[in-house]
Amino acid sequence: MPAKTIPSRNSAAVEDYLERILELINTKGYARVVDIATSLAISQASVTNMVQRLDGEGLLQYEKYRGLVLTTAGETLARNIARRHQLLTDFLKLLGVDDRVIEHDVEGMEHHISPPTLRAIEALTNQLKRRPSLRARLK
Amino acid sequence: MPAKTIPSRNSAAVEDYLERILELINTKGYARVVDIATSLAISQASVTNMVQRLDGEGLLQYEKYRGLVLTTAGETLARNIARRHQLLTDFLKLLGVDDRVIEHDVEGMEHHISPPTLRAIEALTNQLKRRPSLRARLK
DNA sequence: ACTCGAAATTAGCCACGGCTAATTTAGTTG
DNA sequence: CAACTAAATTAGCCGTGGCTAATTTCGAGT
Ligand SMILES: [Mn+2]
Ligand SMILES: [Mn+2]
Ligand SMILES: [Mn+2]
Ligand SMILES: [Mn+2]
Repeated sequence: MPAKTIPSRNSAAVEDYLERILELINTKGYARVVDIATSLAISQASVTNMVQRLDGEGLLQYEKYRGLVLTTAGETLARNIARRHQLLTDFLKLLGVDDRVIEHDVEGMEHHISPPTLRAIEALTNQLKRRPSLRARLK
Repeated sequence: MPAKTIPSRNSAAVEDYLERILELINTKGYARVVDIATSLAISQASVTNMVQRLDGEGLLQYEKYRGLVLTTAGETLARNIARRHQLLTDFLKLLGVDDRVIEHDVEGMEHHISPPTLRAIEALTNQLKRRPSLRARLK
């Protein structure tokens, strides 16, 4: 039985990279450094650096000048953050918040939603979807 | 008319310091370096450093070895973050999230709530307070 | 096979916000 | 008023996650 790896919280930056990489793979079929950089509006150099770090952490496999694939661990984390992003977006949308504001706020909030909070907001969002009368009361 | 100062977003760290300083002043009447350090669970050295930075940014007035007071700008920011903290806490409480989880998540989320999102969650929270039937549906 | 431009990497820099260890200050106490 | 202690400060360090500039690699196209 190998020594247990330390839990070690993932940073917001790591989550943002993984989320975007998964999104690129899902839409374009692959995620190159230049695509990630453009999509996150940061420099290619910064992306190269982070991608090498994520490789070292076992969240993706990277071959220099070639390309990358998410590992199972990396994809799990990516799907997880994507889920939080989607839920918060749906929730704020139901509250009538402007799309630009939603995008901005969700990008920050998504990194601080633990599973119980996720479930609670999820339940509330589902109720809200079924109660247009209540939604109307919020404007 | 003087040149407009750059908006320059306040960091989560700055907001946490200001929030805690205001809280200490409200409860103890003053906020010493040692109190802030204990309360935020960081070293006194780190607090000294930040307090001097906040002084330089005009958010508080600090006299070495003496003490500090929030400026009007600093107190405004402190009240603002405190308000976001309180609202999120009330909101998640209504959803039945565990207190420990609330404390943890709110401490992170509060820094990413812009005014429109604040208002939307506020409206929703008020509706929730008046509709125990809906609240019951969430458990 | 060579050349050329885009993509990627490296090197070196920076601000932020933490830390420990060593030192200084101020207030209390004998 | 001297000594002691708690509080505060300074000095020096570190990891994270950005940046630019310079260099290297790759893949087309001729
Ligand atoms: Mn994000
Ligand atoms: Mn996101
Ligand atoms: Mn906080
Ligand atoms: Mn707070």
